[in-house]
Amino acid sequence: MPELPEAENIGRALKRGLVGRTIVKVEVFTPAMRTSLLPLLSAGLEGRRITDVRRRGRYLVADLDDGRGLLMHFGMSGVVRIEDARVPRRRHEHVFLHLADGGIFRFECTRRFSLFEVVDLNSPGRWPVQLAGLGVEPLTPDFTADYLFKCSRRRSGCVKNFLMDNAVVVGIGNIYATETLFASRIHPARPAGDLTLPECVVVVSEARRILARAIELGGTTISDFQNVDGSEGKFVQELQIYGRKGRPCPRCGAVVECLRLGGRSSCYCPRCQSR
DNA sequence: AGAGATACCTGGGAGC
DNA sequence: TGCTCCCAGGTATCTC
Repeated sequence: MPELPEAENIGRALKRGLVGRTIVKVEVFTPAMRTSLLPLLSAGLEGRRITDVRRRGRYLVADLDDGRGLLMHFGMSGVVRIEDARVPRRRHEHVFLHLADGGIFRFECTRRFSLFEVVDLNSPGRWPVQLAGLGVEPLTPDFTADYLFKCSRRRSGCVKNFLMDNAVVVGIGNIYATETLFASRIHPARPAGDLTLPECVVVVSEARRILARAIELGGTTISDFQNVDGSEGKFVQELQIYGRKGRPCPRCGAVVECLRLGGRSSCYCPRCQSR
């Protein structure tokens, strides 16, 4: 389930594997995922060279040499691979971009929540309009305690959903929001507007530490996620609280509880995460 | 405006 | 064994 660390790892691998290569043929096997895939067929991608791969939140953009880009989002089960043409198509592979030297860039998504489309970028380095409205990147200096504190004022919704709000800060999904709040000793159901500035200092610092460590370990694999080389994310071994309902808290030994917030399960320690 | 609910989708697991 | 139901989850869209 790609959140920021997973998207970052995929992006780095695609940058190594795709930049400089030229698309020679496009195949689409499924009409639509989140949006229709059919425009890829008539977009004139043949002959276009990939000049860069960039990440913004959970999105990746592969820049093309004509001012357009391929916008990708992995939903919760998106996987990309660059493989030899002899490997047979897997059941949920929806798009093949054949490359000039014989490889194929393949886009797979079991649950079809992914996005893969051609977008206009106008000038190099710009982000497509589809990404306007995204909040700050959590690993840049823009993500400060002051910023988080200001954004959270007069917000009555719970702090966990607030951290997962992409208009505030991008790339933090259920796993990393859960882990960040455990590390910060903050109860996930607390109203965001109740956070103090010192608590925001802790949240920012823990979110950064956890995301950076997860990137280092190749992300978190729960069920579907794999990196471009097929490897699994090893941060799963360092998860402290996510998915540990009914087991002892690794910090104090109390039984981990789980509640539903915004329709998502949220594990927390009832003893060391204060309300 | 913000927040909650719902739909989208498939596979895996639980329960009967 | 086979059926039904629920759950996982990012995002868009709807409603209140």
